[in-house]
Amino acid sequence: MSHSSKSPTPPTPPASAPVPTSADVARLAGVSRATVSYVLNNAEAVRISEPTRRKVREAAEELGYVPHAAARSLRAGHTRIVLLPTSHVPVGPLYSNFLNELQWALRRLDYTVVQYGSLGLSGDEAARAWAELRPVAVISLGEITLSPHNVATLKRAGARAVITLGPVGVPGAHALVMDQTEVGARAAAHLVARGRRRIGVVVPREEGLDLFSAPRLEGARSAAGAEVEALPMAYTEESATALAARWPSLGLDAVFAYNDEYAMLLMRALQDAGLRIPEDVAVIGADDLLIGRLLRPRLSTVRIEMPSGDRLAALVDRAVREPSEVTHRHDLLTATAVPREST
Amino acid sequence: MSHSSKSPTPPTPPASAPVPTSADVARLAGVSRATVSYVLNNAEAVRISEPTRRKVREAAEELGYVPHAAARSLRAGHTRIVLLPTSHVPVGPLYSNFLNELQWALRRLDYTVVQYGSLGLSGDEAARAWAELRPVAVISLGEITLSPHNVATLKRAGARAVITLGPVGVPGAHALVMDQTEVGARAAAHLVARGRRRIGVVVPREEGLDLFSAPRLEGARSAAGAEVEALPMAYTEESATALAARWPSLGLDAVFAYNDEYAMLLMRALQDAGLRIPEDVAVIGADDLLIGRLLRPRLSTVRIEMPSGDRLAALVDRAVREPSEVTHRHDLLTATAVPREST
DNA sequence: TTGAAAGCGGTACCAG
DNA sequence: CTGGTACCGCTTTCAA
Repeated sequence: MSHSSKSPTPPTPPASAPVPTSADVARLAGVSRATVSYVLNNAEAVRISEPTRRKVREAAEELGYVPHAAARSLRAGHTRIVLLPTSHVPVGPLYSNFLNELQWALRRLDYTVVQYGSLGLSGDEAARAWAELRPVAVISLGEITLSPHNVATLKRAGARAVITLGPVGVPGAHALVMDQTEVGARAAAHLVARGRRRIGVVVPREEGLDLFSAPRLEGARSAAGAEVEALPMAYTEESATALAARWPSLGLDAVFAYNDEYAMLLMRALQDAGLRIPEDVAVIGADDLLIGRLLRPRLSTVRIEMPSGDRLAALVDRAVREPSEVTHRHDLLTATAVPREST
Repeated sequence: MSHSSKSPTPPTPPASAPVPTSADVARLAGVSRATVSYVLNNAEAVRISEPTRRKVREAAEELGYVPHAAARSLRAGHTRIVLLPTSHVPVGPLYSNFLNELQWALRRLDYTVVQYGSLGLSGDEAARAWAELRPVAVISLGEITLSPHNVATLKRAGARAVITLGPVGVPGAHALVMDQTEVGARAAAHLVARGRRRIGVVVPREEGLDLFSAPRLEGARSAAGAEVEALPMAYTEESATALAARWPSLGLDAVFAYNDEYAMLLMRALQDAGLRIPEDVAVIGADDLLIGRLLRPRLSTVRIEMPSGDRLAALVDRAVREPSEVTHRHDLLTATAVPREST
């Protein structure tokens, strides 16, 4: 390879075969690039003879031609990318179902859903990184807190809709309010209805859950008729055991445990510490996971109705087509207490 | 707006402001586009005066300029996209942790991780869709089964590495063997060592889990010294109850329940049906989830050591840089039985 | 030290 | 019905 004197293929002689382009297809089919484009995109505005179509199709097939998305969208001046920043928190089956529905629905509307791992990026870094892809819409799930400036960056980069799911609206963005406050409020109200007056609220120590846990705590606080105490706890046996050990000193008669998984963990620790559920302590979780029904006593919980993915997808689509016509705040979350045996 | 006679800006008069380009930055800074590129990319090969750099930086800042990734990679002839097709199955915290580690590690190596939702796409459709993005590497987690032809499509589109995680290698791809067989084998071996001879293996009815569950079943079958029977079961209380109801007729003295969650579900149903664990039935799960330790009796399990995300990321990087130098099969998974009270 | 210009792969005008 | 061609935004020689 070192001294091939006059190779006719200067680029990448030893390396992999070059990626076939539409020009290659055109050459092989004996037509122009324009014709290739027309045929492969089923252009309505122009009539191509059937034999030509076949030739082009066959040439494309033979070469294994796949169009270059970047080139296409560069030319088009816009993409159909919907950017979905991924959170690093395994946030439960409820949420991931919702995400999957959403993806599915968006694909049906012919959007390309790109989940962009935004782990450990600041809002500024994230917004820039996302903007480079020129997404037509961004659906930020709350992992990253977007400043108004960040929203502006995205809009300037061509995003027709910036949608934030979460407790708080960001100026300039469409806010899909999924008010986690409601969850805490329902839980506390239920406990109060059961005659409890001093309620502990488990707040996960794990990072990234704040955006869920803080509003849930707030919501509980807002419920009239009870004192509320925040109880930081990690999702480990040790942490739960430690919390259970100092339980008597806390003087609480009920606990809202962030979600069913934390509830299960704490309930077990409380039971092992000799407390009776619900006589000594009423326990309620959230998210209505299957495990809650398997516990003894069966776990009371707060069921959350997530918005359907289709609905959100439709909203995104509308926002993209007519940015002005879609209102800026939507309330999409309903929460209801599900009493079982643990309260 | 309706009759401005000779507006100097014909394109998109009423619509959103045009996305600022490097040409806009150049104009504002009073330099050429080339200079802008040099400055913003910190080009080493060329020396730009400090005043010019400042002017360019300020202009970019003022306009909120963000480079266009598509244009950049079109010019460059390659991307730094690592495509990570997402599964629609919430496959557990173990797996999602691994994914997050991987993303993080890849970002550190300056790759752009794009999770591409491939829900309900066939192998062919998926391969084409992915190829359009011209990813430099594809890490297929097994949701989609890639044919050799699909791998070829991706390679032809410029993918320097196609990596499959999963039980089976695909010709042409780098196979990262995460042999789930081992999991089943360990579970069965443990049960046999406990003196059990007729083992049921729960096989989830849920779609998309086959690629995990089938090898786990196979592995159990391969363990000498016991009969194995497959037990289809959905992740619902009804399904578990139904299975528990016909348990006596099955004549089994042990069960390997796919993973800890299915184990918990089934164990509860068996207990409710009056069977004693482990006296009547030994139960073992897999994945060593926290919930297993919270159950009574405590759940025996098979702990799986996932490969570290950094390790896989490094491997991807190496494969990208020197496609030939990386061997095609890697074994990355180790499984060990963790005996607790349920066996 | 900076600028002019070519070209990456596709699309869509306009001419033939 | 089909071909020529300009252009999307950016990088990178090559000259000035």
